[in-house]
Amino acid sequence: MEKPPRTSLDRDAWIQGALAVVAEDGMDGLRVEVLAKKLGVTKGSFYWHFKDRRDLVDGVLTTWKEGRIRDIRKQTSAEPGGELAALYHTIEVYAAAKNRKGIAIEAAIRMWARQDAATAAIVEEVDATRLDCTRQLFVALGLPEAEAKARSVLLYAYVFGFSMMQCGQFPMDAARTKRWIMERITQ
Amino acid sequence: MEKPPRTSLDRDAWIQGALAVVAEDGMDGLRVEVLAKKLGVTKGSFYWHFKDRRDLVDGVLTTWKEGRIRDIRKQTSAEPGGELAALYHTIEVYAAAKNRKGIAIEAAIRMWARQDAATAAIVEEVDATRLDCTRQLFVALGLPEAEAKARSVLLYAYVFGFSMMQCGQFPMDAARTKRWIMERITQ
DNA sequence: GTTTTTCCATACGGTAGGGTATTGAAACGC
DNA sequence: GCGTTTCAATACCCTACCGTATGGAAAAAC
Repeated sequence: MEKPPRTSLDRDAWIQGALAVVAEDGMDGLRVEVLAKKLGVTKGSFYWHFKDRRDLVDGVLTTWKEGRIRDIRKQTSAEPGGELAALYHTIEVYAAAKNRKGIAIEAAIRMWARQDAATAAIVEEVDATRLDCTRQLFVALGLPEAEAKARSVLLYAYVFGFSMMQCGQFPMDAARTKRWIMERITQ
Repeated sequence: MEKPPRTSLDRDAWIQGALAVVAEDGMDGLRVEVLAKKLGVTKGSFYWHFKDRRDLVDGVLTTWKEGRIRDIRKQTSAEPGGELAALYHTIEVYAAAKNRKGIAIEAAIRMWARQDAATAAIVEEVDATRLDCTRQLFVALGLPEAEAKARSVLLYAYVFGFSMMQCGQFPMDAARTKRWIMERITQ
């Protein structure tokens, strides 16, 4: 009777396009007609797959949440003995300058979360998951619970804050500075 | 002939109102007619004081930049021997949860800077000033230049990242965690 | 007291965009 | 082949704004 795969695939295409728009223009820049033009269709298509604009926003948020939780679990997975390497790996991946689109989406969603309670809840869930993943690594390294949590908070805040900073005018040896900071956080 | 104080005062009233709107709804939520209603006038007044909406945005950005630079210089000022206390003070002031409006404005302007080159330059200038202020404190504490810079980057990234995080779902002793992190950054 | 300046209100045109209703055209079922 | 389902195009209404043009009142200038 129904064909969920087909419908859901098209819906996902809209969401993927929406994520690209959000990365560039923020959640407020996500406009139905503009996105439709970008995808080469008209909004007649949009309102077939989505109830309204809010429905698209919700889809974007859910997709983002699931992807972020999957990703942090993958990046922080470590075999016994590889916990420190996993921490280094995580910091490098998340603070990487090449992850521009991902960072832009993060910032846009967090900005949007200030106005929208449902979004704030999603962001909280993602943050809690991330904090817990690195906490587990620190615990596996033998640190006491409180210190593991503190280091986890520092790690996450640093990665995040660094991605938001514009330190192009601040002269420094970026690679060396990053290494010093990573050691300060993990050891 | 001219009365700069009067005109300039009214212009500033618009800008102050605009800052409040930006804190709540972001730069995209800053609408001329909406702000006018909020201030109890019509846009006839607005277009007397401003050329167009962009003129208001520029005013907001300039006001913000000057205020932020003044503030970081004030917060990081220290008499000889008081450098460590000044660092602690700065972290506490900037990572304070009570500074909600200031943090919201920061986030909104940084978000906007992703789309606007002029804004990006302003943000860079503010960031560079902040990084340099804390760097000077670390240098005054006797740290070598490279480490002073690295600590400064870590401090700023942490303060910033922490303000963007939603760690309500992550159970921890917040006060103790903060203290641990402050020590980790400064000592 | 009249003129000029200052500041704001009102009215208007123009564009962008959300949402709906209707039509149309493939694909699919039988 | 023929109806049905699926998906998209078109046309339309409505609201929110931006920016301008013009008028008007109050204050300042003289």
